[in-house]
Amino acid sequence: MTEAWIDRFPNLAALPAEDRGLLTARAAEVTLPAGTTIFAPGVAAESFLLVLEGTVRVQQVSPGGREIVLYRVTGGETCIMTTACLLSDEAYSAEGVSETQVQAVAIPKAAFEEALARSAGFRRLVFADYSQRISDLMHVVEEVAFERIDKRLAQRLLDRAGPEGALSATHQDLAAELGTAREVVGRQLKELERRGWVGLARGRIELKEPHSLKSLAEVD
Amino acid sequence: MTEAWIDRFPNLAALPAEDRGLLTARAAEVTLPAGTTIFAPGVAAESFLLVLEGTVRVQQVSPGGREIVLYRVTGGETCIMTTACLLSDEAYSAEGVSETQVQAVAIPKAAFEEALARSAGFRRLVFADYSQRISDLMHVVEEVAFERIDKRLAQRLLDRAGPEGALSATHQDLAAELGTAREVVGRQLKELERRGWVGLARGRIELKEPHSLKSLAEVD
DNA sequence: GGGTGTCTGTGACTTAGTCACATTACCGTG
DNA sequence: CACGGTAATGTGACTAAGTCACAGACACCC
Repeated sequence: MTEAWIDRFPNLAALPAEDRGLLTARAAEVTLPAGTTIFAPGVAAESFLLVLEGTVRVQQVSPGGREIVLYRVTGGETCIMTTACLLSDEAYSAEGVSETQVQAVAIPKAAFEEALARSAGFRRLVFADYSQRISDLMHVVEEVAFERIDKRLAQRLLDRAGPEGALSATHQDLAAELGTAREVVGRQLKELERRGWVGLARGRIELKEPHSLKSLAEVD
Repeated sequence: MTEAWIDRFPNLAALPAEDRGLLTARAAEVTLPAGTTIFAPGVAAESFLLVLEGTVRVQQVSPGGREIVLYRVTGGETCIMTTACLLSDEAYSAEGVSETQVQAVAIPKAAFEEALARSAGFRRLVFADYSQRISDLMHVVEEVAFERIDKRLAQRLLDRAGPEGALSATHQDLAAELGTAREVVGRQLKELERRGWVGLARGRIELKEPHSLKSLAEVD
């Protein structure tokens, strides 16, 4: 087992060699293909998971089949859903899916608890992640409860567009991001197209006037 | 300082005497009157807070003046918002208000971190609380994004009614619970009254047919 | 009993979500 | 390259929820 991964986490790289050894000795590097369901209701996690490369989408699915994205875990972050399962017996209703190929490090429960006991840096890492996720969730609540759908859509388009100013996503994909219905996204996009702010093609959206979208996303 | 409070937390009461001493020696018992703002955006917390008696309402306030209740902290629980402020530098947009008189124990940051390092039981307590709150927040997201307002209102009426089957709350109060507008609550209540399920008076709601409300709250 | 603030009621309107389809683009296979 | 099949998108009619601008109604305190 190489120790290279530990250097990506400033909080961990700075640990005493002994603590670093504890983590690296018992961690297993894993690679997951895109589209893997990493956790889901009813499936208990047995390892602490730390993402190195790629992104994991964490979403909630309603009985009626609608979905909403809660947050994404990217390189350098830990997956607190699995952590939470490890540390208490909360049964979550969210699921995690890899959006890209994901490289991660899995630390078995016993090693995780030991590291938590011995290393202040490791505790900081874990707590910082919990805090980040709580912040993310509160942001979702705020958006869903108080913001208009056109504003939220504009924001997502900007967030998810690549450097060339376009994104590949179906209306259904975007509806699942926002927790709304496909038809609603379709109509909103059509309105944006009518204004000339976006170009629409099957499965692809081109942002033609990013500023206009940005100012829509930022209205009070 | 009496040590009586520590016995309310099974995870803590079972600790070695040394660790118990660490907590009790440096903790301060505080009493807050109802209606106190315990934390708010821009006000950094400087102590870890553990509620003994009473309830703290944690809510989010929108720029437009609308509110939504995220969760409540009751006896035996810790306030993770202050914890999170202590452990990382996340600036939250939520605020906490005591709904009743609240008795709590405040543990200074240094003692908190020491306890976290030394006591597995204390870590369990803190993590269990984080997990509980994440679960609460996900539940709020689910409700706001996917559930009908009549169902959510019925559920709140049942949750907040006293043993005599009534509650004191204005339409505005209930709207702030649910993150909706007063008029919406008013119209929904009117419809429930028309069906004979509730009785309405100024600032007070009597539940006349709790089963009917319950079945409304439980529809799929 | 009059005044004042809070609480509640109401109608007209906009926005969002639902439902039931119709249409269109893409992709492989024959 | 025509043919189907599937996934993606379009559409209209409807219901639900939220907004706005008020108008009353009640409670309480001089």
